[in-house]
Amino acid sequence: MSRRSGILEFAVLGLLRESPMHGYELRKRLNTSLGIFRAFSYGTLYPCLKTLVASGWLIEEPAGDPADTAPVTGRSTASSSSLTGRRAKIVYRLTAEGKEHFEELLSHTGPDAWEDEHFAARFAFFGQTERDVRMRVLEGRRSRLEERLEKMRASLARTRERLDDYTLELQRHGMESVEREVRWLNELIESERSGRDRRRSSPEGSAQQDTPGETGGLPRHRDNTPPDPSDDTAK
Amino acid sequence: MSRRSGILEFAVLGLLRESPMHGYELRKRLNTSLGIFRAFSYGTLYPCLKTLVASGWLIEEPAGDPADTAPVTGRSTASSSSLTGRRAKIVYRLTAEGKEHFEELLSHTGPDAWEDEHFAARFAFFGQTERDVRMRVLEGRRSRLEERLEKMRASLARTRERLDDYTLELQRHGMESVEREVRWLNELIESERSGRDRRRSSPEGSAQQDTPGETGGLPRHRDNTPPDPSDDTAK
DNA sequence: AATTTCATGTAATTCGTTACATGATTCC
DNA sequence: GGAATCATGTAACGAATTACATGAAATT
Repeated sequence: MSRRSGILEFAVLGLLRESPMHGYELRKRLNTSLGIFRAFSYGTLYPCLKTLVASGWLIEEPAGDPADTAPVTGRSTASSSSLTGRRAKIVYRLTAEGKEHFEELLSHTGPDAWEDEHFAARFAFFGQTERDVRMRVLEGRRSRLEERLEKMRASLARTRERLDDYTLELQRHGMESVEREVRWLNELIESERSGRDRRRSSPEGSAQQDTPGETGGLPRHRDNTPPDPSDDTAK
Repeated sequence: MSRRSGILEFAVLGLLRESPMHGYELRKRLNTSLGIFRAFSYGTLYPCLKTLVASGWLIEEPAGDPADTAPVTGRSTASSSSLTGRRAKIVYRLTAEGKEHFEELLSHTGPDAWEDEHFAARFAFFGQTERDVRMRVLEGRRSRLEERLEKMRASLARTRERLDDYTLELQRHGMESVEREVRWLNELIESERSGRDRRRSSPEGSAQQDTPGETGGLPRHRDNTPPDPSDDTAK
């Protein structure tokens, strides 16, 4: 019964904290906006939503009314009054308990939080995370990666002679990737240390752009934006 | 029943092709030597081995100390001298059919072969792969990644304004990782195209061509698979 | 003698997908 | 009016893990 996915649950709560949504949209956000998350299927998402409702963290609201979303062009559907109403587009909204629970998840840094996908999920909601927690997560992740590097180096030293060039190259590239992420984390940690606190954005996201003063905030990287209004998600 | 993991099966076959092993050691090789593979647990590995045996691709041989061929039920005397009784350490050996099957898997480039873990597994056995297949895999992987990049760019362009700095940074780092892998693939492809494989950080210059007749650029492929043991004790 | 490491397995559980159903709305 | 997309769900299956159980060999 309990489809407690951990990361899915966390991500859903986090997204709904920003604004209520229905399942279909939620899934798109999971796939595209958060970029990192692998595509969860409906078979995963909907049951998960149900358990979250059962836990009291979400409530379902019927929302057939297109008042909230853009009523694009004329030619409207005939009758607005719906006795046999439109099929309920269920919008999920975070309850107070849900909010509290999410808050708790945010501040809880278990040893799971350093793993690949877990870490990405945590990071994606850093905007709503306290600074000291952010620090713990970043440093935890870093030492997790350093452990991994240690093992890779040891293994490489042990087996170097017996492996063919391709296997060696694969390991080399893998190690370089990890090293690269460590450097990235170093930058982030440094940036957290020297920068001033980054706000916990309210659910109504006030996208206040930080001053490019360079004494705080995230490290600035080059920005490549091709104007490309392409169609969206994978299938 | 059919614990057909795909990548686990492939990796097991590939490792056993190099030399027979028992499960415990196999698992270690899976985790450390191949570096990339995530750690499969015994609960996954042993059942998998059984299905491979049932398929006729592997045979189990009792092994232990050289002289001893005692069956599993043996476990007698265990007395003084060098006559033994190790608990049946089951060594798995590739059958001729298994070899054939692995060969087939190697040359079969389905659209699965471009995915992350699948690709890593394929690459790990490039030493035993024909050059044109290597090319297909590398190029397939590259275009897979380029697709992914396209989507990320598009998604980023669409949502840039609404995302906070951390989410943006996460996406940026993710994209850079993908771009980096594309560059890596470009190098590899170039290297394949121009014949000999020469990459940095490989202490062995090691240009030795031991594949007769074809595909000039094969890195050293050591084939220490013993000749077919003509035994019909296979299950 | 006791502990660790090697070695093999099984049962229950977790996490997630595919394929299947259904229906409403919008685009052409 | 037909296709595509939006929208919600369920049942069956798949892949892999964890926890459990066992036992032999090497190390201390």
